[in-house]
Amino acid sequence: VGTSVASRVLNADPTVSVRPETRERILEAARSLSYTPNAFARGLKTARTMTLGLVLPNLAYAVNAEIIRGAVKQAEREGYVVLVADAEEFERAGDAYHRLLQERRVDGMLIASGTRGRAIDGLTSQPLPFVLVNRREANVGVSVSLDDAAGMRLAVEYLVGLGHTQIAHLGGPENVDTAQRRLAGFEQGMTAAGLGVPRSHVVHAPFSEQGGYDAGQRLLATNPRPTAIAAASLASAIGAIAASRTPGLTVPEDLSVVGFHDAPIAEYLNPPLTTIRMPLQEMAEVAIGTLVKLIGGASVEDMVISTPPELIERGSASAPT
Amino acid sequence: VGTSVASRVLNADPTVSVRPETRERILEAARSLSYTPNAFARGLKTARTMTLGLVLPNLAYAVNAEIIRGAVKQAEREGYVVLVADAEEFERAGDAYHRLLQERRVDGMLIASGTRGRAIDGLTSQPLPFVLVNRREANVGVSVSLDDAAGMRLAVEYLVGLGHTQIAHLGGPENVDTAQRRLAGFEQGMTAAGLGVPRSHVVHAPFSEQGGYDAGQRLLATNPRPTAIAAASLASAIGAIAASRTPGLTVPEDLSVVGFHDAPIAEYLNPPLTTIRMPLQEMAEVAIGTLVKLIGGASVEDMVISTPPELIERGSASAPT
DNA sequence: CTGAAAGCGCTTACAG
DNA sequence: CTGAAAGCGCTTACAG
Repeated sequence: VGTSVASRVLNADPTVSVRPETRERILEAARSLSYTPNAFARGLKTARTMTLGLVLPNLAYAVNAEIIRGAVKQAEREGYVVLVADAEEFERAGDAYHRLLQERRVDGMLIASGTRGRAIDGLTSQPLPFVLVNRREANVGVSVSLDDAAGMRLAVEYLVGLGHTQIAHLGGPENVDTAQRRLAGFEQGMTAAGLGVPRSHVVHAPFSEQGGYDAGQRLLATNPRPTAIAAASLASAIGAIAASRTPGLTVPEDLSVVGFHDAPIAEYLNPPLTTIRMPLQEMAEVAIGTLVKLIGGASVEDMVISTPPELIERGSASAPT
Repeated sequence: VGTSVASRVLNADPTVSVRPETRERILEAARSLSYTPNAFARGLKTARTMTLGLVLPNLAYAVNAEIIRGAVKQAEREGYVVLVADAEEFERAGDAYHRLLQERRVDGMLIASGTRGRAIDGLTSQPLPFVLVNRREANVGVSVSLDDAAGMRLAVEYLVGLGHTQIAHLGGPENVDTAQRRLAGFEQGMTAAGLGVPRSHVVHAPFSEQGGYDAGQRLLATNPRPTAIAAASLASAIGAIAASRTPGLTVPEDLSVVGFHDAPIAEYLNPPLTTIRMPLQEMAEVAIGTLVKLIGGASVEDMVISTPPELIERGSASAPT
């Protein structure tokens, strides 16, 4: 029972020709010893690690938890295992960065963090396949993202349909591309409705409760005060609602708020949060699929997940009174 | 410039003796070529992959996001990289399971999911070091966990201090060990205060908003109705508060609620949620440290993080009226 | 149809 | 002080 035939049989090499008898003996032996090939030895020989790297910004954002979940699931289906790195660490000293890229621990990378940092620089200067998830920018590799603009347009259309005309945008960080697209969607929606937007009704804030709270306060201090807010995240929508309580406003009677992205908690808030559900998990899965194709040598293109966003109507928006 | 001396110099082998001159030449060459050793080749030779596996249950729980965060951070400090697996997948077909364990992709495992499943079975039948995080059970390996009982006692003491006597426990799933310890802490606190607990005032529910909502409804239908609820999670506390709105109860006037674990969102809820902050990140870091020691051959013991839990007083609990 | 041999990129006794 | 050699566990032309 030569080791070479064994290897070929176990890997189902199509070019091998063995007697059914020999094959059976090999399979049986492998089974009884519960043989599993050593991944490192195999990786060394084949130069395929069957490992994917996933660089994530702050895991505290629910969005990222969804991405990691979808990525791990899909990677598994494709036969890959996933290594995670925290973007903060990754950017900083770059020790994990070295590990993943230079040490050849991965066949490719999925980047969910910003495109401006060292991660991308290192990547582009190297022949390692990578794809950006939930991130899109010209000339920095393949990206798989959501139709953020469509999602935000949906929010605006809904608010307009309710009768609002003073609609503000609680946007994300100015330099984050998803935030930019949501803002664009907001402007598209307002323009399509023939509505103007005073500059003071568009604010930028981190995707966090605190960020939403601070920005919400600014928005509510404007004159005229908006009767509705289309927020660029779930967390900032929650923060804005909290901000509205200080001046004694009630949601949705005095102020309608629509969030962006959905999570179980939205339904249990007071009031329950009306929000835009985006196909996040699908995005992560497609991103992994795209990365695997890229590794396989296929040429792939930027991709925007076309599954339409959905407005989940709950209690935080109503007709203006 | 022999490859062997080079290897020894670059790895700072203490037994090597080279002329400073040679050493300098090697270092310089490595630098200019930006040489990084291939992890797989090294792993194959040394039988150390410098990779740790992390098996997580549902990432949707914020608790797990904190664990993964702390784990990745600490692993990095110790020179390790981390591979994540979804517990659901892991338990089911066990394909990822094979990958991680049998293929020798990892030097050790951190298990944050239940101890009853296949994961543990496979682990104990194998010589691979592993430690359980936020999980504790007799005779299933080393575990690093929090003092859940102390945390829950703190919640009870606070409620008792406020003047409550009808305090209910919105517990976690009956078969989850963290939930069991929180329940024990609840009982200890009540006993210490000389308070009795009707059976109907202790309910079990999933650690989710929905679970808390359902269980909250049951609790509020009891007679006498509790004036306070000590919940075993943040999500279920939020669900319980939502449930209290249906019968028209107001928190905290009609019902005080204390959650377990803290997250930024708690502060922005209506009312802001009073909760017990537990040292989650520290737990994850210590768990990684423990695992690394175990891999190093040290004998380690179960560990309960002793950093005291903290009660974060916000607006969801007050004196009974 | 089957096996001996080379080699993936390292580390580490061992010999000069 | 330095280098040649073996070997980690695989896969894969190549020769019988």
